[in-house]
Amino acid sequence: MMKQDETFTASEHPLDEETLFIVSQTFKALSDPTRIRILNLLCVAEHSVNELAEKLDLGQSTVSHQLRFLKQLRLVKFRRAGTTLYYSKDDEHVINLLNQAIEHAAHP
Amino acid sequence: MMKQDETFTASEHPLDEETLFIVSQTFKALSDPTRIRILNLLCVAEHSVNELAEKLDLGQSTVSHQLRFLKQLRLVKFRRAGTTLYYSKDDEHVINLLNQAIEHAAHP
DNA sequence: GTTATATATGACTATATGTTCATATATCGA
DNA sequence: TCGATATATGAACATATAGTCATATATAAC
Repeated sequence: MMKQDETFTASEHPLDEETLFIVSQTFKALSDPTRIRILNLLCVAEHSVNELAEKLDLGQSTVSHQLRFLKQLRLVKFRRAGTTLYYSKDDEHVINLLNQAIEHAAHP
Repeated sequence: MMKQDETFTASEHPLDEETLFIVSQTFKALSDPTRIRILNLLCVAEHSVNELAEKLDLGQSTVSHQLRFLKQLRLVKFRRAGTTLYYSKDDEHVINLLNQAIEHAAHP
């Protein structure tokens, strides 16, 4: 099954505004050290806000703000258990981009 | 040939400062619409500064500043031909990350 | 040398961003 | 209802960032 224009690279077509926005937003999410560290932990297992704050030595408010950022982009989701919210990854593709970059940076 | 810890994901190890810095810088480079559009053109063929400025409807200074940014991260290189500088991509891996994100955003 | 063209650079400005502090909200148990 | 705990939120601040303008540099042709 081959779509007609599959032989073209994406770059031969000008990027439409919406694609450009989505792509830049995605990379922006991955451009901050704090968010990278959060996603890196959520990559392995779900964590509560406090667990993330403790493991990463960050303020509770800092973690919460960044989680809201990541949640808006649907990169993370959460489930509630009493007063505790357990966050986990919600976008395999973006996590994949992150891990590729980490692998490449760590083993150049 | 299998390294001893290849069964672990990168995330089970805390990210060292240097890796974190490199990864965040890499994604920061890809987080700006103007830089994305520049890289997207250089992905296909080399372009002079003015060619980029005209094709993307940007100021010459804007393009030059962003190219300096990308050059510092070794994402682009250039060759001189008289007074004209032809820029081209210089990091297949990062271009690859960009194209993956574009593909995913354009064909969700 | 002078002029023209291509690009780079520095200062400036407006905006975006990340963190902190204080406070609000929500859930649970007594 | 009243704490106690977990998380969210808004304001404020300091810093980072992208673009613009003016100007500097560099190469080439004459």
